[in-house]
Amino acid sequence: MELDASQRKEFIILYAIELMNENGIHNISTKEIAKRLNISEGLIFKLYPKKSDLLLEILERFSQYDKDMLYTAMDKNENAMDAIRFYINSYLSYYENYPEITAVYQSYDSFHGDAILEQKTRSIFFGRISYLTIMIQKAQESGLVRSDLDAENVATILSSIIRGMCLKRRLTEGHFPLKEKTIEATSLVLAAIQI
Amino acid sequence: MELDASQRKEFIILYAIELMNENGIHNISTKEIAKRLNISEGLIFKLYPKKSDLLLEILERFSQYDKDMLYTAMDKNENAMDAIRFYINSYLSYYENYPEITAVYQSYDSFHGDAILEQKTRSIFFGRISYLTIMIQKAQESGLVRSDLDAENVATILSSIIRGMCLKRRLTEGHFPLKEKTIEATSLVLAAIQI
Amino acid sequence: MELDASQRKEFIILYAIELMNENGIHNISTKEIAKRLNISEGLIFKLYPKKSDLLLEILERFSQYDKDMLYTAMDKNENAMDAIRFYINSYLSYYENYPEITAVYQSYDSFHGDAILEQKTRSIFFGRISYLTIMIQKAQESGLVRSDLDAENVATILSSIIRGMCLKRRLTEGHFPLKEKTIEATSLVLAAIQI
Amino acid sequence: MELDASQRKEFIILYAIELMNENGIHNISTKEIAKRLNISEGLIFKLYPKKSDLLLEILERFSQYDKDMLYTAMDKNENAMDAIRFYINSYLSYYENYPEITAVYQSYDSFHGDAILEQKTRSIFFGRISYLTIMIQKAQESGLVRSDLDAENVATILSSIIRGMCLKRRLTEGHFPLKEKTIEATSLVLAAIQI
DNA sequence: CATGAATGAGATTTCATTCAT
DNA sequence: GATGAATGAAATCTCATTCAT
Repeated sequence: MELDASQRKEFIILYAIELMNENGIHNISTKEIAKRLNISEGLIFKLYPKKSDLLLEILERFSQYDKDMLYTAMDKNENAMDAIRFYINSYLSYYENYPEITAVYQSYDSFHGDAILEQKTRSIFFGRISYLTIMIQKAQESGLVRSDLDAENVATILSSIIRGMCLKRRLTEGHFPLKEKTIEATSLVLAAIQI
Repeated sequence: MELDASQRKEFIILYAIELMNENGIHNISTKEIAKRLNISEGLIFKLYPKKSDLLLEILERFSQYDKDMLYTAMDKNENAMDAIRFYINSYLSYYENYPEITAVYQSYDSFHGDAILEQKTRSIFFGRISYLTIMIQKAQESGLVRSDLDAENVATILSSIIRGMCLKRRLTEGHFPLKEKTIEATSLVLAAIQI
Repeated sequence: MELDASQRKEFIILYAIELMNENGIHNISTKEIAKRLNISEGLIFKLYPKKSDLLLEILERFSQYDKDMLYTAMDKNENAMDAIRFYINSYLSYYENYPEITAVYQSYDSFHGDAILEQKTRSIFFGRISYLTIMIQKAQESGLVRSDLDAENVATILSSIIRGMCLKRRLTEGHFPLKEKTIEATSLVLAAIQI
Repeated sequence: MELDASQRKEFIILYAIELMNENGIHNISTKEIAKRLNISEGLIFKLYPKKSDLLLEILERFSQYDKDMLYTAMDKNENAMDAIRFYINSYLSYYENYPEITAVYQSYDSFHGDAILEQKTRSIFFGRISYLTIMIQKAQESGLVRSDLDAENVATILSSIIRGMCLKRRLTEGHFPLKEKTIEATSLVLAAIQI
């Protein structure tokens, strides 16, 4: 491997996600990753002493924009509805450019059984929902959105739509205009909640 | 096990789903199932020669209402919107009474890699969407729903919401009023598409 | 393998002890045992799910006479000194006929680290000492042995001599008259404690 | 590590013994030693090209007093019995102050398999016995000890008692007055052999 | 001198699967 | 129909060791 040190761990994760995307999550064997990267299995375990450490980093990478997104949108003092649209748009662009990562999105349940991974999974899931919830509440306070609605439930709707559309894309093996259709769908919902 | 032969296969599936629910899909090992049912691994392989046969039957069971639902609703010549509500309601009752089955719902991606299982997964996913699509189209034809909307996309929205809410229930370990919140969510969408 | 069921586990233990004797305790690999018995590693793990289960059974086998000995000698209402001589004699005959087993005797420290094995080790060690202690106390009560001596310490002396002689035999690779020399040694001590 | 070069090898041995004491001999992995000393594994292999070189030095350290002891006692032209008592006393003081070292004493058998280590083990074991043997023979010649006794066997008794008591101390996790009880035990034997 | 990257061999363990009885 | 014996392949992980820098 002719990579510099800082890139090795990164590459392992990248290829692990690639494998996860191609063959399903239970097929990310260390042997396969090693073969693909043309390194030894030993090296993988040097860098990630437990396989679950590697899986954790996959989750980390899957959620790497989550915090940034939060701060970015919180800083801008823009219209809350626009912030929501920006958020949705932003993730969809990411997923369209890096569709493999959506494999992680569909595998939440597979991390079941390992306490740490499960916790991480939960924190990603609820983190995203709570971010959206806050935005929607802001919009409600600004009088842009109906105040009779349960903000968290609306957030869950939006989040579910994105995840569902990603699954559809996966099951059509890419023959699905993810961003277009998801924006269409979320726009419908956003229109419905506006006053 | 003091069961008659015809019930055994059934029970195997039931316990397999139970395990899948408890420990994640990658933990339904034949050994574990056998231990839980107090039968030999050999017997499992008598009844399901390949493990994928067993997984296929799990998928079968997960989708057992799908066809019935289709015929039921097609027979009744009722209002298309009511049919959709009936459909959603019906699944939610099922999932509330048998939450373990929703583990399957979250594991679509895990069947990736095996051609037959993958195909079954797809047919369930798209079968459900296409049923809903048809209902929505009917509603459009009846003038109940806005005809400018892409019926399939609306169907995907509804389907995604149900799946997303099921995931939320799972991640909250049951502390989530699945049916109530999902009806609330889908009602919002249904209201939005009505004329 | 053409053994009947009840013998298989037995044989695994036998060969494991053989290997332990030949190559040291850290060389009892499941692979080696399997090779020697001409069975698959899988089968070993069917019978002993954890390697430590196998090691535990080795310890069990090492101490299999301990309880019998206790009951045997307690039943006979003979002279306590004779009981002690019988005990020592008995073990030495066993070790002379099955010298491989003494490998276990020298490996107490190697079971350090695994809580269960460590506990078993302790219970064997102290069990033997406490049996001897009781005999010596009896002898003291009968006026056969000096009552100013710490019975447990005398027991430890006897036990240590046996273990030490077994080590000597091992290090001379068998060129050492174990029984003869040990009886000589313990007799010296027994003579010294008698009134 | 802020040590000068000449101390490094020393420290590696010290920590290796510490590990051996804590986790059993099979747990002195180079990785563990490196971690504990906060140095790289590479450095360990610079100083000890083979792991067995390191183990050999552990044995060396374990027996570092052996030769000194021999010369010291040979020089003094004192009473042979006193020399023996001095010898025993001296080792016990050492072991009481550095109980970790006794881990080595219990691991003789673990060096089995490697020719060089095995040889070293033997030479320590028999070296100690032969030193004691010589002392006892001297005592016999001086008419202090019964001449009908096999001097080497008496030496083996004394040696075994020391080793056995050290084991007892280890298995009681230190709650055992090693020196006191061992002196008590060896005194009994020494009294028994005296005329 | 010292590190950290890298490895290959081997250990333990899991798993789906076969087969004789 | 049911079991339990048995397996071989693969997965995770450990370990001593080498080597370029």
